[in-house]
Amino acid sequence: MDIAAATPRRQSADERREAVLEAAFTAFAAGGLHGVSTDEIARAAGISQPYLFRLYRTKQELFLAAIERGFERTLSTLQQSAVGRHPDEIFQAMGDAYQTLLLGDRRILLMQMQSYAACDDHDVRTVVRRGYGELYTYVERVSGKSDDEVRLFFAMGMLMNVLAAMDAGAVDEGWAQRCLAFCAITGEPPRP
Amino acid sequence: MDIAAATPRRQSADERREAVLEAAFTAFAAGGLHGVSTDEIARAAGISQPYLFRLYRTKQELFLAAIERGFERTLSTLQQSAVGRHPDEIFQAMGDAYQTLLLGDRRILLMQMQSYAACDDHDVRTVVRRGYGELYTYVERVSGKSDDEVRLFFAMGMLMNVLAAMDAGAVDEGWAQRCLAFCAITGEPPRP
DNA sequence: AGCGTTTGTAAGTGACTGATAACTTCTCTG
DNA sequence: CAGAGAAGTTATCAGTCACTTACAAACGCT
Repeated sequence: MDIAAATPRRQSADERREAVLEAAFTAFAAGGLHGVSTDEIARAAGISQPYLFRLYRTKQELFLAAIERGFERTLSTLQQSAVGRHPDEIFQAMGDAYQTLLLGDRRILLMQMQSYAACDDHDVRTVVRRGYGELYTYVERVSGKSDDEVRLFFAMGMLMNVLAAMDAGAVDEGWAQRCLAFCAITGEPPRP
Repeated sequence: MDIAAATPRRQSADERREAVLEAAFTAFAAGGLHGVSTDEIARAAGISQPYLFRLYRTKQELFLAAIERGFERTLSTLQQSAVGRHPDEIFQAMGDAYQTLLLGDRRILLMQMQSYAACDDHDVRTVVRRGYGELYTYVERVSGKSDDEVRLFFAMGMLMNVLAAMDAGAVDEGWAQRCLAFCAITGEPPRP
């Protein structure tokens, strides 16, 4: 293996696609579909703007891929937190894992918000429904909890999203502290 | 009173401002700050696009006003549902009222989603924090419920927002029906 | 009637946008 | 090594955007 091979001048289209998707995920999470230009995304991914359009046919297509990426990350986090757990612990473990995820990567919840906000678009709505449905049925199946409890789990998740979006942990008022008291979202992730 | 006075050729700036804000509320709810042009908003409000910029200095300023309008509408709905109620009923009444509001005017929840999604911007975050704080402290005060119960109230509200955004009522799958079972969001508003 | 204030618009500007066409350069294989 | 196919770019375009300038028309008041 020579030096040139260690830093190849050219990457495969799949590698570039992944780089573009990752850059798009960051950008779209902050600005939404219309708040970011394809030029910014391409630059962040280290390619020219026109080449982005060979990897993704349209900006919308890339946005949809970013939404799916967000759901995948969330689902995969829940799955990892559940492996090897006793059924009674799974629910708590998934909750903690989701909280840790939100604290570790703000893009996750911001991308979720962008997804929901863009639900006026038909294609977005389709992807969001599928992604949310997968999350929901997974939690139902693996937790074995009642309908009420699963619903509560997701309700708390949505509340955490909103509070994290407005960075409620940085709000020095009583209501914010009381609302956040149920989790350690103000500071460190939970210790098991 | 003559005919001309019934349809005056000119309106006061305040009347126009209100018309613009209402049009902006509809437009921003669907498309977000960057998903709608000032020209579309001005047209919908029945004025020329340049005149919009005399009524609101920037597009962002108009967007912030629309966010506040959303919180005002929600707060006022909760307030109206609480008047004359026995303390024990208030919580239920507010929940029903919020649900009815969501079903009656999709813009409310879409605008909320746009607000949260735009929280990457400092000014937006400031307005959102204040608006949410007012809602939260109002519910705390008037309901007299425990921290846990108030938190649960808002968590359920956020879940309803998300489900309404993706129009989960139209999803013909088990998970959606189970998640929606707790409320009549699939159909008519609740009957007391 | 006269005049200052307010309401309103037509025209325009420079910057930016998503997307395309045409072209070059690298790399792998027979 | 030839050349086909993949990776990647430069140049460009037609349209859109937020926002400004300059001007016109209606109104209210004395």
